[in-house]
Amino acid sequence: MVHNQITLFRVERGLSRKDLAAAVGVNPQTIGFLERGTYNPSVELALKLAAVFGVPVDTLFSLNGFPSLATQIASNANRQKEFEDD
Amino acid sequence: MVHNQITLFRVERGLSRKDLAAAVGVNPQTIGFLERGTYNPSVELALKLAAVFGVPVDTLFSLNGFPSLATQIASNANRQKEFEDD
DNA sequence: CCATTTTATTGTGTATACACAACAGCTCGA
DNA sequence: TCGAGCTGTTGTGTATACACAATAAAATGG
Repeated sequence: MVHNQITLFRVERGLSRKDLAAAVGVNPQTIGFLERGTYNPSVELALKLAAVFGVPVDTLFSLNGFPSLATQIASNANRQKEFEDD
Repeated sequence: MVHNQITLFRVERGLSRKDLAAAVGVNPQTIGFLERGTYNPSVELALKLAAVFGVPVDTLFSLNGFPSLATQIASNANRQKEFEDD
């Protein structure tokens, strides 16, 4: 079983399923099936979705599930200083 | 069309297709089809393959193809100092 | 309150990702 | 030289990821 955070990223961007579907070239229902975990998408579709949100595929999809948003954000905050080198 | 570097990572690890297939739970022929680009794998299989090699999915699969190994390694060398913070 | 949008579900059809089997060519070590 | 392992291909079968249509429920905004 593969978990994903599509709904999270889509809602944060203020996109409807129809919007996201258009952005990656699939039907709106397909997005629904993906978000509910009914479909295990192709890596091509996964790459397109990740590209829309500007994140790596591994940020959108995971084999083991994702920790809470709070945990994800907090743990990432510990790496903030690395970005300051850019 | 989705490009991948499966052959590159597999050969570098000294794995046969049979070995890699066993590691991710598919048939050896499936690995062959993936390496030749005949199959567009599921994101679940992509995640398993990436996990075997210890790299992100985006390192193994790409929508736009990969630059030469020389380019990949050289451009990564420019980021070496970021790792020294760990 | 009504109208529009968004979402959920169900159905049908098609393309393809897989499994599995078979075989042929290649490489390499004994 | 032979045999074993790796690879490439071809074929058949099945499950499922998609497209598309229809409908209904829910949410949202006027």
